[in-house]
Amino acid sequence: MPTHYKGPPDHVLALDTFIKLARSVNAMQAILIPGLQRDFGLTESQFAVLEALVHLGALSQGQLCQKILRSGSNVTTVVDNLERDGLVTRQRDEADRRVQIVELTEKGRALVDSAVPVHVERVARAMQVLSPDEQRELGRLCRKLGTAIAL
Amino acid sequence: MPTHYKGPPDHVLALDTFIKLARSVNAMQAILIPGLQRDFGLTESQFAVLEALVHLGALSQGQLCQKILRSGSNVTTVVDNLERDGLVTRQRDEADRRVQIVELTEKGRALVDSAVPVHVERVARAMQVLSPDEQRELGRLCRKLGTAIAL
DNA sequence: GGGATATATTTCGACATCGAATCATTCGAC
DNA sequence: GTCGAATGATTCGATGTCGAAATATATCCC
Repeated sequence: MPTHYKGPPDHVLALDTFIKLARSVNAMQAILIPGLQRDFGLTESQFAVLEALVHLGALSQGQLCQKILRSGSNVTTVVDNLERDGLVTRQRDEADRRVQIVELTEKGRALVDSAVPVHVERVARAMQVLSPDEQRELGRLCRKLGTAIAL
Repeated sequence: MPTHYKGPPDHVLALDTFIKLARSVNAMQAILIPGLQRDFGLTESQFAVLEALVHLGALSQGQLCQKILRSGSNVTTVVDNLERDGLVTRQRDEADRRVQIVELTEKGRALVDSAVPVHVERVARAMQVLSPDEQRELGRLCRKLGTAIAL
């Protein structure tokens, strides 16, 4: 029994479900995040930024905020570290000089290109404990939950 | 389509499912964590420690590590801040003087007792977008995933 | 066109988080 | 009984994370 909480049955069920949900993500990340760090020297946030840049091309920091769901001040910090490590560059947008455009370097692109397949492989291996149908059902329920909350 | 990744269909499905899973937890926490901070001045980790102490009584820091799934050095930091705020006390275990026993103060107990029902209410409200059967199915899938990974 | 307002980013202070190194204490082997 | 290994906690340095305040630039309204 994950939950010790005493209360209405629907509250107990909701809490119990949420705890299992959070733990499953924790367990996945406990494998994935140290893997990125160990094999590629990347934190989760750094990887998220690089991956967004691969898929979408150069982005402003504001657009990166939207993509990785973090605060503006956080994106500044993460991009600082990526820039220091030579994985991205910053360029002032000439059209709007408030904006910083973040772009992958060759080194950054090469690193993320090598990291993505390994990372996806690990995700797939962990997910294999669920059948494809179970994965689809899990995805459906999570999507329903996630999108309904964002109101 | 959450996933842009090109690869074997089972990898795409796994990645897609994992993204939805992680996003749903993110969305929940985006409501719950600022709520704890705003209404009770507690971070997520502080709340987790206090809750463990309510359910299980006084614990050593090592036992707290197990419960909240964080590193030892992190528990030291979180307990430092709880102690500074007068919510817990530390006592050396007389039987094994390496061990620090962490115990709720009256103030700490009162705070967590007031916070838990509000927190659970928020969890239940967010979870309500899923029927009880859907919640049970989500819990089952997450449990299967989470326990299988922890190998 | 100049001043008020809005937006993008940075800075700052606080907390979380980890791993590695360190310290104190206990335990085990001899 | 003592020395070395193991264990619990702390310290340290790096990174992430937030919100609030500051800064720079752009835009809007008159």
